Amino acid sequence: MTDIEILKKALSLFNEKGYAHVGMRELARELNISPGNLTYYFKKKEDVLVALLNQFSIRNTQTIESYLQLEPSNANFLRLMRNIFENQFMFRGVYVGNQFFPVVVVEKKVFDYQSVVKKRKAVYQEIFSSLGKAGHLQVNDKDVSFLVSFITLFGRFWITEATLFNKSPNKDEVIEHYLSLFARQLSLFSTDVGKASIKMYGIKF
Amino acid sequence: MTDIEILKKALSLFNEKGYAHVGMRELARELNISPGNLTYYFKKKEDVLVALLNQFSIRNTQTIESYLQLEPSNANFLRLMRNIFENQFMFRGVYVGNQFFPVVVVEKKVFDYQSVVKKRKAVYQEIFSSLGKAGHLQVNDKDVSFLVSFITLFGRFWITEATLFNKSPNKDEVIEHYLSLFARQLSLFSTDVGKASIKMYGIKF
DNA sequence: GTCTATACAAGGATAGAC
DNA sequence: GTCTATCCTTGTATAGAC
Repeated sequence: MTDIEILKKALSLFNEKGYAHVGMRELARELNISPGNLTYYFKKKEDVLVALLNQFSIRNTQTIESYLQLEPSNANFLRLMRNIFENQFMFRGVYVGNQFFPVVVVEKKVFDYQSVVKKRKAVYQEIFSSLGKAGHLQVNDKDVSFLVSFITLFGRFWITEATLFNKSPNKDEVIEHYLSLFARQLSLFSTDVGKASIKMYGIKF
Repeated sequence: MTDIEILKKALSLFNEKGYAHVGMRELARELNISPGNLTYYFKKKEDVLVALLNQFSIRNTQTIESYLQLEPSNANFLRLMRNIFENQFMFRGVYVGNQFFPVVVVEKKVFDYQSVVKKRKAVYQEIFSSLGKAGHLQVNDKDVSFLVSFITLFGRFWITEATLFNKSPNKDEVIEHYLSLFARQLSLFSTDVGKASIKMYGIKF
């Protein structure tokens, strides 16, 4: 038995039933090991959660960094958002409805949610500014700050809304839906070049 | 002991510590009654939640209905949103992070979340259309649909974001912050009359 | 009708044998 | 590294006093 196998099975169960509705005994049973053995790998259920959150966070960081290598354009930016949305969908079981993890985890300093949010906000601010300089967006400082606030909330909770409304949402459908909402918001601040770039990416809204 | 007293104390504790972190024994202790006596009034913890959700839903319905008596204007609409935001803040303990309540409760048909959302969406659609007819917004059908999607997600999760980021947010501060974000979004679709109305309401963004 | 005491089940967590 | 046994907390149900 390895940590990886356990996390894989755990994420699968969390996605299916929700974090709160999967017990350590059930997880152990699904892995054909004893509950005691499971706690040899992960002392607490919360440790499983934190490990998955770290996987998720690493994926997102990589996704963003590979975007930053590209030319800033609305099309590339929408590609980035789609990749991030796919990550979120993949980890929805640990992402949705865990109102407690930032609290618990922050207190124990395992996963500092507030500082993660601050870093992400700084990155998005840079991204929107660059899109402005590249002539894809027409934005002043206040617009950028607004777009950052928008993407922070929207990008954090679209999957929660989708899961609230439909326990087992269809991946491509929901991503298409929320990405098109995002594209429309982006178009409100886009130049003609930026609008053409959105059109080129090929999303309907 | 009355239901009202119990719900009041329960909401206070939920707001302070979060629904999941308040036990029935703790609630009983705070009320100076025995745990068994508490279950005389509310058989299950979930029943407490549903009762509070109903209180919350009734308040929101009343708030919206009193808005619908007024002249449609951006200023009145922002007033409505502030009132709704205040309701949400008041009930944040049952509202934030209960990813499960729509599922559990829908299955038992006590509180049909999906149909509540559908009704609210229809109401918002009507409100935005009226603001268009009143000359405060410049919107076509797609814009209205977009604004409805926006307000559904934004209006549902701003308080969750605020609570995630700060366990005990300052009421006036967070409401001001999120209302100003909303006002900015509204202004993107506003006519000059509509912009003047937002300005008259006196929110900075 | 109102309340207390108590028991039970489920789940997280731990100790220690092998 | 894996297991069994056990503890503790918490939601829940019930018997019965007044």
